[in-house]
Amino acid sequence: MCDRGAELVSSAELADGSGTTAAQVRKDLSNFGSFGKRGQGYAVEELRARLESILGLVRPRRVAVVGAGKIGSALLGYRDLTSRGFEIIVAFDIDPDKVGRTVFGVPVLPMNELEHRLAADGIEIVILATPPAVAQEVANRVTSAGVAGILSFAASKLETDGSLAVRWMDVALELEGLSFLISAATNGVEEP
Amino acid sequence: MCDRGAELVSSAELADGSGTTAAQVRKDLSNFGSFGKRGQGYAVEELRARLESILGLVRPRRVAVVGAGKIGSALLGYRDLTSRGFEIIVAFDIDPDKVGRTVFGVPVLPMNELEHRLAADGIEIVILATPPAVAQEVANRVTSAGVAGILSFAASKLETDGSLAVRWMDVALELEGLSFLISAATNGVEEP
DNA sequence: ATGTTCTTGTGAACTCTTTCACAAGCCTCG
DNA sequence: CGAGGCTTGTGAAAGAGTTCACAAGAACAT
Ligand SMILES: NC(=O)c1ccc[n+]([C@@H]2O[C@H](COP(=O)([O-])OP(=O)(O)OC[C@H]3O[C@@H](n4cnc5c(N)ncnc54)[C@H](O)[C@@H]3O)[C@@H](O)[C@H]2O)c1
Ligand SMILES: NC(=O)c1ccc[n+]([C@@H]2O[C@H](COP(=O)([O-])OP(=O)(O)OC[C@H]3O[C@@H](n4cnc5c(N)ncnc54)[C@H](O)[C@@H]3O)[C@@H](O)[C@H]2O)c1
Repeated sequence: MCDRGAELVSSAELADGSGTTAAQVRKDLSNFGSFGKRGQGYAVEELRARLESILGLVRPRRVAVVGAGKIGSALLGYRDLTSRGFEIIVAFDIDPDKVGRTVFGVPVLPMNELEHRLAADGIEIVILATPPAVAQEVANRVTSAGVAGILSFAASKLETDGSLAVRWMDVALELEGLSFLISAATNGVEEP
Repeated sequence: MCDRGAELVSSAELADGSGTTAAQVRKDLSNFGSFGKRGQGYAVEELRARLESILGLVRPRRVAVVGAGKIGSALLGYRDLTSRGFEIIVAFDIDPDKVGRTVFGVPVLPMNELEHRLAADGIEIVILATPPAVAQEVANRVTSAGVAGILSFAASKLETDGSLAVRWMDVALELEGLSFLISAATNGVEEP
């Protein structure tokens, strides 16, 4: 909307564009203050700035990827992250064939430099893209290196202290969700 | 648990392993019938079978990937999907350099064969991994081909009729969530 | 048999989220 | 300047989802 030069946007328009309702948009935003203009809507540029600050993206977040395999490499080439406020600074891998290369402009470093470089580069978020079997071990090292958040692609439970935020992305789980919806829409539940 | 040969599992154990509470597990399962054994727990093998049938995964679901780029190719090599009940049968791309090849054992076909092959191969779910700009167009074609669900990696709104289920996976959105949690844990919201 | 120990299944209570509905405020136009 | 048209912000109502707490049953030892 900023790019299109729109000045104002109503809660109804925002709701439309994001699959929710106008009341929901207003209620949600009101949790962070009241910065709309009655009779007008929200000033687009101000709203953008507010959301940026609510999300903690006033400065770009510094991100590292651990595991430069299939999914890890794909992420290293995911250009859109920059425009959403994230910079992938560095990647790590244990495979000697991968270490030392540069993938989509991002250097792949060996695991023995992990803690040192996470700290030196001021990494705030680690994207975990190793096999599930080693995810816990990597998470431990990342935690002790003082990183603030982990986004894990490994579908394994991670035991962490409360000192960092953890989220998962699980493709199979989403497919299961789709499968459930599809079943519900057609057969209903099929007896086992 | 089946592999480990466990016979029975309690709601408390299930809760433990999945980050929820025992009461929640029981309430959720009770929505689909009552198949636990009082005093004992749930029979592991029966529970597996029930969940499989609830999720509609008694038979593997047939999946196609559209867009064999960075993320699309990674998915074609995602072996764990098979064990979770999904078979990636085929991929499609518009780039002549990609069409005709086989990526991780999956053939990449040209877009002009899309509708025909989706139908011929009995594809139920399409994973959308094209640039966002063409996602809507592809979604339209996929819809009219009678596919039942779409999992989109493109962070663009898709307009679809109610005939299919749609889900999104948005890496940047998850990172934004992490960033918010991190901010909340440290500064609080920073003024814009 | 009976008592003990366990764990499910589930109403009822509680908490959290969403929707409703309208006063308050801003802008434009006559 | 006041009326009319919009849209926000927000209490209150309605609706969902979660947790509590306990009766009902199952196994097993005595
Ligand atoms: N491929 C996909 O599309 C996909 C999709 C979703 C999730 N996942 C998950 O993401 C993870 C990675 O999957 P992938 O398909 O990219 O696998 P992959 O084998 O291609 O990549 C894994 C990478 O991790 C590296 N690695 C192994 N042990 C390591 C260690 N101890 N420390 C650091 N690096 C180590 C390997 O050298 C390899 O480069 C898995 O947990 C997988 O389940 C994959
Ligand atoms: N790279 C990542 O890690 C990543 C992560 C999450 C989401 N995404 C999203 O996934 C999508 C793909 O990203 P990518 O990084 O793989 O890009 P990419 O450019 O590597 O791949 C896109 C592929 O789509 C093909 N394509 C283009 N137009 C097409 C059309 N009309 N029909 C069929 N195929 C077409 C291209 O030939 C290319 O192979 C984008 O929407 C991106 O935002 C990417």
